[in-house]
Amino acid sequence: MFMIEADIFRALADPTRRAVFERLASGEMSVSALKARFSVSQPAISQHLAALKAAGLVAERREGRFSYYRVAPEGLAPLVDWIDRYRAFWPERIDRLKDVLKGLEP
Amino acid sequence: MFMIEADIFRALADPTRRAVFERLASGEMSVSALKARFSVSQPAISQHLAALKAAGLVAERREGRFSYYRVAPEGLAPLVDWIDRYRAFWPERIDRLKDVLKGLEP
DNA sequence: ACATTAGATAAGCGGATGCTTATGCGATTC
DNA sequence: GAATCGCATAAGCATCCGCTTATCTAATGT
Repeated sequence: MFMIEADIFRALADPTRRAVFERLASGEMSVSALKARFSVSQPAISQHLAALKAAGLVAERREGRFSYYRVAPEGLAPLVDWIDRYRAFWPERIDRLKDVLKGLEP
Repeated sequence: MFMIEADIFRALADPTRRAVFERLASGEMSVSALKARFSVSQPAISQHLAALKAAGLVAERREGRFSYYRVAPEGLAPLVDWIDRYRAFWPERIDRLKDVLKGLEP
């Protein structure tokens, strides 16, 4: 199960697709609701969603003829893991992140 | 200087280029030394390095006719920032990372 | 001075990719 | 049950991308 991060990097490399993901972060959304936010066709949206879903970055929920998509944040875990492998290289950076995290439980 | 993460995502999306970056993480390397590790031509390596450099992920040091490349880990900061924007969505995940970080100072 | 070596750049090619329009399919609505 | 709606899929197309070979520059070696 190596190279899972490959699909994630590829999925997030496209600006529109990344924007779709970011949009979903603000809340679950139907395809048509998403389409209204972007200047691409509905099939384009569906294709981006399929790519994000295949990468494990979004999840789908069908309700009648509607499909609601939401971010699957755990799909970003391999990305975090990948970056984590290089944390030894930028100590001051990880310190800043550490501070942020520790702020969650003062 | 918006959309910096765009270049980073794109740079890391290609498997070979990501492998080059990972290889450099093990230490500074000349182009020819890198080339010996991969089954692509020298121009391909140079092109990957140029892309990584443009994304701020590697740095170059010229010495005579040699060019030594090394990872520029601070170049990953925008990526960390980007992911950080979504940490609220996967609390159990951030907890795990938090544990890792706290393990650094037990 | 000439040849060689390290690396970057140019040009071109084939395959991948993101978009479009057209169509198919199931669920609603009338 | 016919029309419509929401969405997915198919097919085609233009562009992008990563690769190659060829060439160029600069530095070193003989």
